[in-house]
Amino acid sequence: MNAELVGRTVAGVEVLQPKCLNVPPETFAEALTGARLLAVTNRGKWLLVETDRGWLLLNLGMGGEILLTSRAALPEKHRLIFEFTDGACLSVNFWWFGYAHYVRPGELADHGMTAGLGPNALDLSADDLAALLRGRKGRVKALLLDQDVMAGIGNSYVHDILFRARLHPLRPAAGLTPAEVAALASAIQEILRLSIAKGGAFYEANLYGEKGGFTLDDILIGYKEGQPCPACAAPIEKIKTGSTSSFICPRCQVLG
DNA sequence: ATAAGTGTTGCGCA
DNA sequence: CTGCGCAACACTTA
Repeated sequence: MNAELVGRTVAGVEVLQPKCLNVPPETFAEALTGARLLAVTNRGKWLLVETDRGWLLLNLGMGGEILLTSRAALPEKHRLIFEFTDGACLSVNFWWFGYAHYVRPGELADHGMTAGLGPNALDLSADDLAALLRGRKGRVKALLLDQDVMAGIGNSYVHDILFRARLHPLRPAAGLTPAEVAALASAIQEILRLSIAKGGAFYEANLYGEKGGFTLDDILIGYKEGQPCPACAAPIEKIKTGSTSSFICPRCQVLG
């Protein structure tokens, strides 16, 4: 997005799904029409697009696509479209829940959904993670998924992260040994960076519509109920952990 | 054909 | 702090 979008100027905005906005659609469109894109960064799952007219904050929620195409090649389904002055179009679509928020210049700290986000999980060293978990109540999976603790880990990756670290998702975080915290820090890096290196998950696409190369073959135990654990061959189990499911190896990841 | 189940997130509530 | 329900759907299975 930095390579392609920075320097472009928005000529028009079409909002097909106002419910994903934080302001009325007219306000959103008026604020960003004429905006010149300055930089794109991310904080966890949020994309922060800085413009000279304020911020465009995108969160794809439970999946979605951001595509850069010509107007003629736009997909049928989309939530919003930005047309640039050079004729290129940026289509934003969500599969299920997502946000496109506008924040006025200088007011990013007032945006509740991003202001409280923790550091990017990918930036955490083992020492950082230890410091982050020190004194925390709650279970290790809940903390990994809590974007205010650390940002960027979702349910689809957390299964393999915990398996790699040989931790049961319901382990109290406060009880982890230094070695377990170090293993967890390594696992976060390993799993997330593998997917990034392969261009992301197979069910997602990049700016050009190219599918990611991180497939089920790359996943160790997630979504593989009944299949043998790659480490010990015990059948993988699917368990309920609060409102989400978890996949675990019952032999490698023991609760206590 | 139709219906039900499932899930990649985040918020608010009890 | 936890579980639960809910909210913009698409896809698979029954």
